[in-house]
Amino acid sequence: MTTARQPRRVTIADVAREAQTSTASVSYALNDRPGVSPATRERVLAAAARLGWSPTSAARVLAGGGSGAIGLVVGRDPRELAIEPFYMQFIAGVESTLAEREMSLVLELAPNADAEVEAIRRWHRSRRVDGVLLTDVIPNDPRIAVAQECGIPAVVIGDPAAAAGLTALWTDDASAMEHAVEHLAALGHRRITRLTAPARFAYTAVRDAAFERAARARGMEPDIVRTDLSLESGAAGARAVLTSTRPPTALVFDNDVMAVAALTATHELGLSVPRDVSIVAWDDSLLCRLVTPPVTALGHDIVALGAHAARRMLAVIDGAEPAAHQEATPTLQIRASTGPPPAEA
Amino acid sequence: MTTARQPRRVTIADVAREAQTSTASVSYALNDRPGVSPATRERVLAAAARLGWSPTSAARVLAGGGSGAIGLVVGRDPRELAIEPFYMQFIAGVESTLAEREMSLVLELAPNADAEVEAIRRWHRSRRVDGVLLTDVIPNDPRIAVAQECGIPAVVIGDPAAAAGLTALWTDDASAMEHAVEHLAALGHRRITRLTAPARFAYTAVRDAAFERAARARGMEPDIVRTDLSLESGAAGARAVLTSTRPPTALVFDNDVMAVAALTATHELGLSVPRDVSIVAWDDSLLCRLVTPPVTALGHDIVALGAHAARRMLAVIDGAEPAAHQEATPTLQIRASTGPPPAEA
DNA sequence: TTGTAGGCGTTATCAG
DNA sequence: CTGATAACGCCTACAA
Repeated sequence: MTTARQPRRVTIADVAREAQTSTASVSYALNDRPGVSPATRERVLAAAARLGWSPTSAARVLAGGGSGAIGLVVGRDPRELAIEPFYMQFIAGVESTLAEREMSLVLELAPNADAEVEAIRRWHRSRRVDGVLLTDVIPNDPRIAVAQECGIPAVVIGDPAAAAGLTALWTDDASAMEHAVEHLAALGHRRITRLTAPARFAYTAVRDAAFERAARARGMEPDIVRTDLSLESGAAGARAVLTSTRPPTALVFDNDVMAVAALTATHELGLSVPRDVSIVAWDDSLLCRLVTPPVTALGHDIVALGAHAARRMLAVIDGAEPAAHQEATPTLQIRASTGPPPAEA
Repeated sequence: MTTARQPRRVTIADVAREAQTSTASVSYALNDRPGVSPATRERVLAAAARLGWSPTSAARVLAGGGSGAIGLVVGRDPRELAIEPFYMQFIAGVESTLAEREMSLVLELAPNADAEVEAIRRWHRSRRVDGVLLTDVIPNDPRIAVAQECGIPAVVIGDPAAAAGLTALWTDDASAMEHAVEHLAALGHRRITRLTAPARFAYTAVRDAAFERAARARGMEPDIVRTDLSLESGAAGARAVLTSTRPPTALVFDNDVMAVAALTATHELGLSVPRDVSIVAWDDSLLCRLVTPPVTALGHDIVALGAHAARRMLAVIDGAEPAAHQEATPTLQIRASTGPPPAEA
């Protein structure tokens, strides 16, 4: 095989020559800016099309323009990430917005908090991205401090309280939790256990508080068990509480993977869902609909969330003032995994 | 809130001044190249660290270096992508390799083939990426032609026959299919239906041929049904064949989502798995282990595949000769969804 | 071994 | 409105 012929790249100088004008006019014409006569603009556009010119993003960046990319650092273990439906959906949404503007998404996985911060800092210094999306926010998140410190446009997906004044997209998790508890209470449940994400995530505290409030308001004693969101910890948590001396009649999980894993664990204990125990998941995904019985879940449109986040990101890059924007509250998708509790023993 | 102070960026000129030397020496020292005395190198490194310098990738690109990024165009609908476990796993693997070299992954979703090709062309012209990863390859894939035409380093995930001489990573789908059929035949199945990916994907033909060969070799009449890999088409396909006059006793799917969807559809028909019908999935994922009964699947490590692909990509960028590399053959994870067929009616 | 200077492709400034 | 020309930050001959 012969070495691929590498045609010299087309530059605006070539276009200028072809259009019989200067590079400055070409630049103006190509970027739709005033200062060029319609005739020249026409010639330039035609020449550019004829030559198949497209901008070298690196040169643009160097000359002070934007990089045409936004960054997302994901602070999760690769293997864990692979089974987490959230990110793929979120990314898909982000991309759908970005595609409209021919922008790209730069992704980086960081094994730990230091690496996340370092990635942001590096991106900023290297001007690889015009802004960053911050997910899985924790209170006093170092990434937020870094983003502010270096002044890079940022959008936080999470509680505005943790966003320290940056633009934030949040969902009313408290109301959503209230709905879930209300649903179970209405079915007659009196003992509900919540199996949660790690305490370090900002949303965990929000949901905890809402869960406790909702439970107490109905005369129940709230019970909370921490997990790490993994398949295994969901199943283990479910087994532990269900084999205790006074097991709950309903379990509310902080994601879908754990809820579905618990479903299987429950079956293995010889219990039936929802006859012996009801199950509610957070993050409605395909998983919840595929299993038997399908799982009642607090669903919100994560693809839309990603799309909105990207849109806000573009606005911030364009100079929009920071603000908190509320997303739609997750709604309870009631399915067969929730039903009346067993008659009291 | 005050506008974030934007400290002027640190350049190699600053480092040079700080280290009392020239920018050339700084460049050499920073890039680990010969031509600098150990003492100078030391001073430069220290100065760079002190000043918090990091390279502006744009300048590097412009000066002829690489962009430090590789690209992945995904030609799937965003919503569809969100439920497809494959990509997230693959991306996770790619990232794990890239992270070692502080490289990033640029992702772009393309709604159609033209957009895919355009993205590659644009990436090349704008020098945004040093190479591209090509998945979901089809015969005579236009992306492959474009990659060759513009000479951008590329790695094809798929059949070398379709890679037209580019570096390719392939798995022996034919052997894998043989294993699956053998497993079912050994259990006593005589009527197996294969529910496949769209015919346009290159691997569909490979698996079709292997399936037909394996079935005929055992005196069975192969039956093939096309789907679009979606949840719905998997369920619909299963319903259709199972309610036919002479239903198969085993179904072999081209992905996990369909297999699991079929499981539910089967239950809804009042049939039991594996008593009435056995189910085998391709692409073993969490899904297969979470459902009841767990699904027998042809599993391969997609995270590892991604990691290998990235490694090959880096090699190609570094000038490695194109070659085809075989990945591990998917192995059959035998679970409860496969068992002996029902006694002949 | 070191430093100087020119180029990479764009944008922006400032004379004509 | 147009056309030189200077940044932008880095790399790399080439000269000292």
